[in-house]
Amino acid sequence: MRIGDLAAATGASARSLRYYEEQGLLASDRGPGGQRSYCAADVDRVGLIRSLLGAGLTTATIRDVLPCVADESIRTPWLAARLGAELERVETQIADLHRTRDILAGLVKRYDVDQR
Amino acid sequence: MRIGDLAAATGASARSLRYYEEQGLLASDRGPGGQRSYCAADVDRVGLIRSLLGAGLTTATIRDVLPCVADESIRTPWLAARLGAELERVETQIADLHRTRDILAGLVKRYDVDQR
DNA sequence: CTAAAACTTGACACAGATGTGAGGTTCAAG
DNA sequence: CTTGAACCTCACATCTGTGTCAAGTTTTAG
Repeated sequence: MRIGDLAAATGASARSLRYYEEQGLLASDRGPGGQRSYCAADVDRVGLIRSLLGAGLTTATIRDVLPCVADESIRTPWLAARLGAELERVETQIADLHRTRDILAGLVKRYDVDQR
Repeated sequence: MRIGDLAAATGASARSLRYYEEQGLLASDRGPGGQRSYCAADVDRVGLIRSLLGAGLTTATIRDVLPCVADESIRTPWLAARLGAELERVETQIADLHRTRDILAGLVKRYDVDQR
């Protein structure tokens, strides 16, 4: 699987995939000509990376957190704390978003009512 | 209420408050010496601005959406569509975050179990 | 073998909210 | 009146993921 295939399979641009590699989030084998080669599992990995990025984790954080998916032995107390902290951050963010959603929904609803 | 007071009351930096004003999100009276003066209601307004920013709305969008809180007559079909679009975006974001949260929570939980 | 498509590295650009510093003015307290 | 804190404007810096362009190499199809 070459970079273009992985890009097509995941929705990430080739540029982003190279960036993930540069940041240590994604590994690739190199063919004889130096071109990147990926395995099928990397599709899921990229999906996970994008999920976490979308949740506001930074590449540095993801780099710290991702290995424990692949290699269970890497999990240390430090990593557990890190995961916990990120989880808490995401939950706070969800709560904030719910509040914002209610604000927006209230506005939309009020508008609809006025239209009748 | 001067800018420092509003900053303290809202958690936003004075820099941010000036930026909000520059972007047309926040108004201020100016004293004789040119210094900004805010009313109590601005505390809530800044809170709302920060909520919306936190939800990923851009200042330009907030500028379009905010007036309908203050002035109900400004609500137009265009604005309704805008609000609806943002609402949808936020709901999608919430769904994505839930997925991510579950991923993180799963990792944390697995770690906890292993520790016992 | 050849041309086109896909890939490589490297560098620069952007967006958006905020930080930061300079240099100057105003306010509040002694 | 003086001094220090708070404020003013203006401008440049920062961070992070991604877009994009350039110049060159590899792969693939005909």
